[in-house]
This record gives sequence, C-alpha cells and structure tokens, in this order.
Amino acid sequence: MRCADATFHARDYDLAATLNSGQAFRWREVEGAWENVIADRWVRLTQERDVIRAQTGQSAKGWRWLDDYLQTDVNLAAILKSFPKDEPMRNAICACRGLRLLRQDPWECLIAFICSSSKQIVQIQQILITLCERYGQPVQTPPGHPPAFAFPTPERLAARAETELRSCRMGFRAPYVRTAAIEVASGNLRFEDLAHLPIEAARERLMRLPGVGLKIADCVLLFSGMHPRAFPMDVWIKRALCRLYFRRVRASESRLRKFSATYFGPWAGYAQQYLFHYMRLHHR
DNA sequence: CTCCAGGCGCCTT
DNA sequence: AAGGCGCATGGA
Repeated sequence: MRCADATFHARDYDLAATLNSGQAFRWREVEGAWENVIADRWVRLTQERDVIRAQTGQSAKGWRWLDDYLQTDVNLAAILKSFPKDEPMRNAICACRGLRLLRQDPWECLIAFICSSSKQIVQIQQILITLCERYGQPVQTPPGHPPAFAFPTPERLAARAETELRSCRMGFRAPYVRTAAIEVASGNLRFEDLAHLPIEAARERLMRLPGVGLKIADCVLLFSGMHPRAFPMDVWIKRALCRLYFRRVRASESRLRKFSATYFGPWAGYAQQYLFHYMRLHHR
C-alpha cells in the first residue's frame, strides 16, 4: 500500500484558522501540519500561501472526498459580499480573512456537538479521541506513524452500554449519545432527509433527540453543509450580538433569534462563524 | 477548596 | 417569555 500525495490551489483559504475554529474537533497540529481522519482516510495537510498539500496513508482514488470536505470550490468572495455591510462584519471579515466552513459527516457532527454541551474544547477533543480509539476502525497510516482511527459507526456506538460510554468521560451525555446512535443505526433518523427538509423541519427532527436543543441542531445542520442559514447561538455569539448590535443592552433570546434569522442573509451561518472566530481572537 | 465550561430539560414565576 | 438549577467531569 503506497501513500498518495496531491496539491490543491486554494485561494483565500486560511487552513489553520478553518481547522481550528471550533467547527471540527479532531484535527491535530503536528510540526506545522494538520492531521486527522476523514471517513476512513488518514490525511495530513499543510499550507503554503495559496497551495494546500495533502498526503494520505493509502493510495487514494481521486481527491473528490477532500475537495468536498474542505469546500475548496466555494466562492468565498461571493459569500462575504452577501454579509451585511456594517462595521462589526467588516472588522470580522478583515480579522478572519480566509476562514471557511467545512462540510463534515453529519453523524460525527451530531455526536461531537452532543458531547460539546457545557464542555471546553480540550475536553470535547479528549472524549472524541477516546471514542475513536475504543470503537473506531483503524485506518492506514504512513510507515512509522502512530495508529489512527475512523470515527465509530452508529452501529458500533449503538451496541455499547450506557455505562461503557460514560467511561469515555462524557458524563450525563452518555444516554444522549447512545440514543442518537440507535436512532441513526436503525434508520429512524436519516441525514439525507434532513438536507431536503426546510430548515425548521430539519431542526425539529434533530431536536426530538434527547440532549439536542436548538444550538446543537444548528451546529449539525451548518457544519455538515446541509443548511447555510443555520445559526448556532452559543453564549459567545449571544454576547457578540448584544455588544455589537444592541449596544450592551441585554437583548432577550427571542429578540436575538429573530434578528439573526433575517439580518445576516442567506449565508447567516457563515457570518456566525466569522463573528465567533473574531470574538475568540479578540478575547485572548 | 470553589467555580464554571460553544447546553439541555424541567421546573418555577 | 424569562430565570434558576441539576446534570458529570475536569481544569483553572
């Protein structure tokens, strides 16, 4: 089995910011490169200016899967143009130049964000690493490289007892993860359907899962590329909206929701990511 | 030691 | 509609 190697021309793409902007939790920075497993392929990415270089652990038949994940073909300039032309957005665009949204596997997204509730990013990463090491399929890595694992299938997680999942340090989220796995494995919840539903119906369907509220539902719909208007509202975004658009007035949740549902336009989720990342940069 | 984390769900006003 | 609290777990 030979390793494959390719380069992509990616204009206006900040790989580091994108992989480290809280939308995906499994990327690891190793000596200036980014490593992860996408579906069942280990991959290492590096960037130099407008060129992204990719290496995989096995001979890959084409690179469509990676293009799709990285969304290298989307016209970022057109998306940025659709944002409202106010000062906060201008500042965010300026500070986050090249930030992108990925298109991730909705199943992995769902579990990752169920685990994210009331957790810090480092701890979310730890839970996911444990899940993959215990229940994920090993994947091909380059010679001498430590083993890597795919994200566990719904079937594998559905077969685990709640107490066993708890021992992955996910605490009270264990029954949520288990139920989600059972729903997906049984075919009761089909992600293909969610993409074709109107966003409100897709949200409702996801929120029928225990442990999935509006915020997590929107994370899944946005970060798996199903609904670009999805607008995950966490504490940081609420703070940002209050401060930037309501002049420190403590706006109510429903007020913020109505505002964000219309104000940011058809790519509201993208705008949300820019505001979120901008807040994180600014707050350090 | 206490506090709280990219929430959710359930219980009160 | 809006506020409070418990839920596990671990790091500051």
